[in-house]
Amino acid sequence: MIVDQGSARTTPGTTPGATSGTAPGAGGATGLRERKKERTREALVDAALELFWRKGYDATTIDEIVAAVDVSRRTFFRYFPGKEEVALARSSEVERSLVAAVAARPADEPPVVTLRRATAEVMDAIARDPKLGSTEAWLRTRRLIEGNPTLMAASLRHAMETERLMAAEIARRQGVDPHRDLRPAITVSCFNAVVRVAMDEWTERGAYDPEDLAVTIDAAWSAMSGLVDTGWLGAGWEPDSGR
Amino acid sequence: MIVDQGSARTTPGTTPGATSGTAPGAGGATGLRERKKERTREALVDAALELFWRKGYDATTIDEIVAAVDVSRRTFFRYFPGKEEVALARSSEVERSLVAAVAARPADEPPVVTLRRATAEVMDAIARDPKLGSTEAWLRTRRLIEGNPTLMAASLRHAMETERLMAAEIARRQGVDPHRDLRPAITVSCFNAVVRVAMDEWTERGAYDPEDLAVTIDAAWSAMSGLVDTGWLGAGWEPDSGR
DNA sequence: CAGGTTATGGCACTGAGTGCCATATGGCAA
DNA sequence: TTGCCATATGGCACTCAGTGCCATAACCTG
Repeated sequence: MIVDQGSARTTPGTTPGATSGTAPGAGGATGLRERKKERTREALVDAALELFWRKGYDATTIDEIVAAVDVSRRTFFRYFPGKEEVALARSSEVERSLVAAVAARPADEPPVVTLRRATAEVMDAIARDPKLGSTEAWLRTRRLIEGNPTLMAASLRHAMETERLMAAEIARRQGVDPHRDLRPAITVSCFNAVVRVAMDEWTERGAYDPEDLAVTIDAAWSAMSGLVDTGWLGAGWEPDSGR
Repeated sequence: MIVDQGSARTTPGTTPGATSGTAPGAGGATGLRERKKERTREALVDAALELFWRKGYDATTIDEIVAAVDVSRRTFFRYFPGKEEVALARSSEVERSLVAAVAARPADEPPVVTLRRATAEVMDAIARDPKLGSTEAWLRTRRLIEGNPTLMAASLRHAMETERLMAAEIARRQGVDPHRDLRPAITVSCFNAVVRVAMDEWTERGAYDPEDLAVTIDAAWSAMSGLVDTGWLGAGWEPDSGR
């Protein structure tokens, strides 16, 4: 077992050892053993992403990934249930942050305000917190995911899972039974649908400016509200009235 | 090569030969060779679904599927790109119908009306047209998909693809550039998000009545509009005011 | 019935993912 | 420090999905 004990052999940038970011986050893990595991995990993700970006997802084998980190093939599968998960690791972390951000907002806040603020907070965190990776890394990962059907599918499933959690949280705050009242699920699903549309367009456009993304999302959301206001009818559909 | 030349060995119901349904649809395929291929394909789907329902998706191997139809393993992969696709074959057909239904609606109809009507039409077709399978088969397939992460992921990706097509169609009718104007994508995504929420609840509830599904979808959509009307704020969130 | 086209079958191979057991390593108590 | 237990790792061997390649069978055309 080598796993790069602090030397600079894994990936340029993002030294695995420096887990001491700003937010205490969820990790904590003060055990000695725990930290080692955390480092291995990070090294695997770094190596995998590096290879995916360079050679493409399909062309990269797990053997190559574990070779880069000097870990056995078997060990890889003890850290990740599959090849997809290592590619989506960063994404998953963002999603966890999102759920946490929603839960952390004041409980008396209206649902949609909560969703918008939480989303903005997390996007901000991505741009600042080096632990989540820069906005550039985020964009590259998005492209990687969107360019591969398998990853795209897995990503959508994760998003669905996240939506469930967020809906549950919204339901809890509103004092509503999520199985009998569909409003939390509807609100969250629609909100995320809009965010996804905005993000797709943003990714495609490639203007990787976090500020621009926030603007795009807000614009998309306004467009959506506007559409509903007109009863989703013909009115308001003149070619250049929106966006 | 056996593939059940018209005898009753594949699956009770849905006689493969009778392609003469109501709608001329897309198939047509009058060649002799073509019909044979169509039959093999259908036989594969039938056998696969039968096995999936009985033993579960993961526990079913492709070898078992091809053995049931008496076709070589290699041939299977000439009909379907993978194991997932055969499980989602019926679903895909429904999605194609949906896109077709949207395109077939009068062009001067407001977008959301088009979406609602098209959806209702297709759900109706599922309930009536034996070629698409009964509502019961549809429900069983939904359960199969939702019960398996891999299938769920693939299903969501397909849904996304369908959304793209529908958005493109809506944009075309509205005389709008879908790359510059996000409204078509937003409308379609939100609509489908609501439908998905309603359908999830319907599937979970297990009251497999197509009428009930239509009602659930309408209710969900109304709830959504209602939420927007209140500005998605606290008002209108009293526990029992909706659904 | 001859000729080309196309579908099929039969390998052999790669790569993902898993179960099992032996072994190494970190943590902990005496 | 030493010894012990828990756990992390490595190393098979195996199943199964998916693909490339080529020979052969089925079809269809003239």
